[in-house]
Amino acid sequence: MDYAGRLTAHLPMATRVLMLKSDGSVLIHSDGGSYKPLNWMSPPCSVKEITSEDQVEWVVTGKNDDTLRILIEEIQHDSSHELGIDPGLQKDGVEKHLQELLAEHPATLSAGLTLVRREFPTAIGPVDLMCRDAEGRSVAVEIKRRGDIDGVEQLTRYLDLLNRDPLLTGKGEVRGIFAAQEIKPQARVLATDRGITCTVVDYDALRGLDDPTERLF
Amino acid sequence: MDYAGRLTAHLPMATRVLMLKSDGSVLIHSDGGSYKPLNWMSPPCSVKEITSEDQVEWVVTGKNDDTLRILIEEIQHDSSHELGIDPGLQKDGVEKHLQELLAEHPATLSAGLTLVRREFPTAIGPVDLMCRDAEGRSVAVEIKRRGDIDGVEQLTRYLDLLNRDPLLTGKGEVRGIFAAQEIKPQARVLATDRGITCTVVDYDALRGLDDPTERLF
DNA sequence: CAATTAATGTCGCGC
DNA sequence: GCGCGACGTTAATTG
Repeated sequence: MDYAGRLTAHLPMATRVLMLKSDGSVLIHSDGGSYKPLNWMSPPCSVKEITSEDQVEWVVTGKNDDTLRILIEEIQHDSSHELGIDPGLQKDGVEKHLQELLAEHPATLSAGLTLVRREFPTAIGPVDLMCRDAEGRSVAVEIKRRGDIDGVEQLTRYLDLLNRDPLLTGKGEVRGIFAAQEIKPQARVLATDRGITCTVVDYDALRGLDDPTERLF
Repeated sequence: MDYAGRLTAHLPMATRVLMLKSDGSVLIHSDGGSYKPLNWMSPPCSVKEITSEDQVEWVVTGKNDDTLRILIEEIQHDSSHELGIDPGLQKDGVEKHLQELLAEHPATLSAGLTLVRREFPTAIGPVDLMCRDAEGRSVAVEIKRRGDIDGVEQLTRYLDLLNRDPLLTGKGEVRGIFAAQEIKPQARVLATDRGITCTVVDYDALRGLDDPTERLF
């Protein structure tokens, strides 16, 4: 196989699995690795088959002059199937859902915390949750599935900006809470250094706070 | 199919392609989309088959209690093949290669520029290229395939550090060059604001500077 | 349509 | 083995 597009790549002749989808896209899998093929062509693209004496060649052309040439010396097995339209995947549990759950139960982050609004708008982007604590101080919450340094930097930028707003700082400086299902040690150190509270969120426990009869799974 | 791990996901019953690799990993593909399966389990993992009256169930267990349950109502086709060890993919044209080419031809970045060394070590990581200009000033080059804000931040951190080293600043402040095949507008604004020069690199032209007889493709 | 951001990212290198 | 950054990232969301 030879690929030319964003990069140039070559695969020596070997036994592999070729998958050809109905949109013309092609996947070349080896027996291992992960779900990522060794090489591929994404749709939209078209496949042209060139048959010569003792071999078959596929020339796959994608957008932007991407080309994939596959030489087939031997076919161990060939099978074709009609799959029909796929109903699609239902996902649950990413950052958005975590945000919804925490918006419903802000007190799990810190006792006495109440929600002011979700996606609180600022000039440099929305703050995930804007809350108020028992003393009336504003609290900005940044939610991540995985808490690493980038998230702390992001929250810090928000806090810098928010603390210039007299409407928010009336009862004292705006506090920050960094909430994630997992917080990396480096992120925790940086956050602590900046006076930001780190909270590890237990997703299953949060879901348990909702009415179980409303859950699909 | 039901998946429970980092997130929870469900796939309704439909006709799909299941691929089972020798390391136990499982891929569930629909007839379209891209190379990414609808769902999967990455190695290391193990598959257990449970056969009942009128259906087959696969229970795939991965690391961290990830589980994938697949109910199979009907098998339209089943085929197994030994692929053997794969020779692997040969790549060409990513950042590493771009760095090699620019290291050979630093003057294409800025007239009179000469290379001091590649991967110049600092306490916070290596600078892609450390150069010197015609006036003897040090020039730090950060190379990206796609230039966005992160890259400018990275180069800024390097420059802050390098400018504290008297050995480098003897002939004046260390300059920065941000080189990429494509530079995002935001990145260009930020770089300019910080006195960093932006250079769009023409990969094909750079390759042309090398002896064509040395090229494999 | 371009730009921004999350991802069950995956992959590879260096410490 | 962990941490960090690139990736033909891909994919979803938003302006």
